Amino acid sequence: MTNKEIAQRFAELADLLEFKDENAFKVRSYRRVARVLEDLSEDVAELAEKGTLEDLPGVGEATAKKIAEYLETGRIRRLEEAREGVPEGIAEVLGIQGVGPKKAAMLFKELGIGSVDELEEAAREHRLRDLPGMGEKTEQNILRGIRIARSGTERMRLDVALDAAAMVIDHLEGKQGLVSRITPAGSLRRRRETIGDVDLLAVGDDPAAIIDEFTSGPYVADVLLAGETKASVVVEGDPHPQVDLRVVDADEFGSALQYFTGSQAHNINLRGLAKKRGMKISEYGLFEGDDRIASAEEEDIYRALDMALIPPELREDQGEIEAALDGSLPDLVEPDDIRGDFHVHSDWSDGRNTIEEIAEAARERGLRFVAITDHSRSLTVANGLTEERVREQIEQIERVNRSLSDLQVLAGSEVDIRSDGSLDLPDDLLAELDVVIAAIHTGFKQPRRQITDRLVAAAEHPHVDIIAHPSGRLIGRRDPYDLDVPELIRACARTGTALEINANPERLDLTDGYCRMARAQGVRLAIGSDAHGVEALRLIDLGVAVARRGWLEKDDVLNTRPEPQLPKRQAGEA
DNA sequence: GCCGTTTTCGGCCCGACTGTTTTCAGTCG
Repeated sequence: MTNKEIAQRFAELADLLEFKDENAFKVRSYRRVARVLEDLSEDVAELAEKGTLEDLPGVGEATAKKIAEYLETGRIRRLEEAREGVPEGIAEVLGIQGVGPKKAAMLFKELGIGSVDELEEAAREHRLRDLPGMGEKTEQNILRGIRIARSGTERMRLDVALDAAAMVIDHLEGKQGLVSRITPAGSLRRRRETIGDVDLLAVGDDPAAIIDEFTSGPYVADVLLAGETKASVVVEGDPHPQVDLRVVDADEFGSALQYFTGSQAHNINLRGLAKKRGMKISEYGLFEGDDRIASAEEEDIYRALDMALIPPELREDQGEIEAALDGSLPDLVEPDDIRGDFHVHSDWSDGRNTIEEIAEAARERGLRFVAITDHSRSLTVANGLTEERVREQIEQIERVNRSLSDLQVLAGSEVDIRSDGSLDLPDDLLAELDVVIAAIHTGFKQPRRQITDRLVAAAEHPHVDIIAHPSGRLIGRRDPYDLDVPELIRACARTGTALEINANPERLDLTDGYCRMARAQGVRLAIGSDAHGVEALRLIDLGVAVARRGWLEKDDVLNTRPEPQLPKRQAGEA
């Protein structure tokens, strides 16, 4: 958790200095450090110990010193100085749409406003409109910003965003000749684990007609704005996804897509690179002087900068531009590479389908193997299997396999790791199974040392092939366990245990950053749909998206083999 | 505060929109 703690300190420092109108580039520099630390998949304390902090992008001598200071003393003096004379609620105020550092500073100086409550009161009493540069509209906008902030504009899950996008795209593509191209952009295209709003980009001869059709579709719950080339609607659903559509000219599609895909940090880096070469990038193209030298296709932009097209999932300013420049971008795993699913529940525990139905659905999806991994006995709420029932299930799976030629059903278990670190089924039975995935379902609140030991013990167990949903988080509902993930990754590297990428959109666990860390240590990843019904088998693509965001190649992902080649079992057989 | 195949000093992405202005500052993505 230290990485995040320090990231928060630097983000706060950036806010404070911005509020105090210090050098904007210094502010940006702190903000970059915060983001780098936030996304960092290595333990910052370890880097400090090794003396390699300054190897991190955006971290120089001054920042490294501040990080070391925090690690030693739990404080950063510069931050404490910056807090002086600033009201505590200022971060909240800065979070209101339409209020930036300049306005916040003036509001505090002129009216003593240091919290959102005070801001709201002042706006209601029309005390803002008399300030320089502010008027009635500004007052209304600020009140609206406060309403939006209070309504908790929660981000939506990836699957919800994908469904909303598909619905709109289907509708517009269904109208003959209306759109010649339409595609998701933004964080959805980058496949972030949660999405703020869905961005779509379209090309067509009649932009007004596209906007018109878009804003009058059957899915529309509310139209937020509708201009000539841009519109925003709220779509039916829970939560209500917001969908933004922009229509651009065909010859600017590539540069527009590049721009609207982001991330902002990626674009800043890329534009800086172009600038150094005497070029300029905007959403209208890549320019050299007044000459537009690339714009129609995204690939043209990257090629003109001497690099390969960077896959959207990598565009987070995590070294992808540097990798593209020296030709070392990973050859990312793709959905079509997937040959098997390591994590499926049947009606023997809490799943909805029979083993036969799962086998049939997996075959239809073109898989070569599917693992039935029902819960074990102590998970009674999920009708966990006793030893006896596991043995019966193994026999049943053998019978099913005899009737199949092009698909292998694996007898498995999602065995519970008990609170003392022991497993919920006896070793001799685990040895009989084709695949054992181990997971924690109780004792989430245990202290860091205990929960880490539990998972490390499972990784060290000779019959455990995969650790399932390693962090235990449920997006938007439950924080991850207080687990030392790097230590678990080291244990997996040592023992040849794979880590799961659980593709359930509420989990997406292991997370992308840790996938990258696991890969660096030679740990293999196993994607599991965790399907409790055959319709959920398709969600494995979300696991592939996480893998791609984690820079994983085909070889890093066990699902890409036509046979389930589990490292531990391979070592045992050799 | 960071950073360097034009720089160890002098830069640091780019454009649109809004609301307030009468030429532009602030905010946003």
